[in-house]
Amino acid sequence: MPLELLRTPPPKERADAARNRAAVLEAAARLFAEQGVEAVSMDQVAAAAGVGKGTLFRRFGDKAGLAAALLDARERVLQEAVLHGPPPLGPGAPADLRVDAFLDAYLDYLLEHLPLVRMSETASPGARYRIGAYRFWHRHLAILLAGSPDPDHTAHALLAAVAGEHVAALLPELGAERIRAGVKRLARAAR
Amino acid sequence: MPLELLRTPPPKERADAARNRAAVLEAAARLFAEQGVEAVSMDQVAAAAGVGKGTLFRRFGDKAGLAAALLDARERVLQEAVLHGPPPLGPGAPADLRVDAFLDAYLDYLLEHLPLVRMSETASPGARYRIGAYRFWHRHLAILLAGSPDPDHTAHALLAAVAGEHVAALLPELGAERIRAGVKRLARAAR
DNA sequence: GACAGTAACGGACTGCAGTCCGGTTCCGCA
DNA sequence: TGCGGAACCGGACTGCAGTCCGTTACTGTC
Repeated sequence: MPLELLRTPPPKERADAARNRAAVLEAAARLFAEQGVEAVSMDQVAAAAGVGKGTLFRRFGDKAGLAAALLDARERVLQEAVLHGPPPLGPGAPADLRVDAFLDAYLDYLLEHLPLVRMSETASPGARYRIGAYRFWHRHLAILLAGSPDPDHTAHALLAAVAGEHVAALLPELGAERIRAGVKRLARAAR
Repeated sequence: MPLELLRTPPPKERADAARNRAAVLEAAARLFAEQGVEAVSMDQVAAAAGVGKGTLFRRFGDKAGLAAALLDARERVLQEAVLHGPPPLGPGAPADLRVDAFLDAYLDYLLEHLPLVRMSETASPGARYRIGAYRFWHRHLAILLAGSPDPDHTAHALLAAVAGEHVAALLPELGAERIRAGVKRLARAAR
């Protein structure tokens, strides 16, 4: 999905477009909260927003894009904290502590928005890896893992261990805390 | 494809049912090979097999189930080798060598059938974790990892690193050999 | 304020996954 | 060989994602 969809278009957005975008996000948030992400169809969202289906899809691409747009604000908070926030999540702490802090923060975010993240990652094949945010998390981890044998692959592997689909499947079996501990242990071992 | 190698349901199958099952698998294998798994609809499979859509879905559940059925023979060969084959894949070798051998063998299998495995894992949400084969691989790895802090979680994490979706996304970026080396390095580190 | 150009709109349309149920075929048994 | 019932068949049907394109309405210009 094009990154522009996740951000407010910088140049100039037509007034009707802005109105519709806001209406869609509001309606989607409400419907998803009321009925669950899975149970809501794009037709319902369009109808509830008072908008045509074409508008909905042109703006958000697909259901994954709509989910990503709803997560955008929350995700940017995390990205901001990683880039410029206080250590150990932000810069200034040793790399291993920053990795732990990132995985903790990411899991907080994930567990709080699991259905939405899952939708944004799985609605279309390979969606997860095309989202700009994935590239960001990957780059962040790979940089922190510099010095280990293959930081790029290790970063991907750690992100695979916190994929929405994966965590959702493990949650009933292991519980959140075992997942959290396991991922951090893996990160430490891989370094 | 030698259809005789495919699983036959134990509690007696009616002759017409067996005929249709074989026809569907044969048609699906041909169409998937010709046009790619993604590009073939279930209607097409049903039509090519000379069978109604209801029959197709009753027998295989969904597109993921059909893909899994096509992979079944191949998968059972690997399971057999793991259970009763020669070491290091089979019993008799030290656990760490068996883990390496398993990951190598699994990646061979995965890379050879990537589109089909991907379909079987992603067609419906959580499908991967419900397949019997996943439980088998997980159990195998967890047993080999006995002694490490959380073998269950580590086994899940290693399997996440060889998920069809994941490997498909990393393949263009890293290539098969880096993925192979990375996964084995991770397994060694996690132990 | 009117106008032209263009971005955005919206709902009819397509194709697909998956369901349902009236009808058909097969199998065990006498 | 004929019979009864269970298992299976198949295609019409539903609901959804995503597309297309004729229509609408916003914006910058005169």
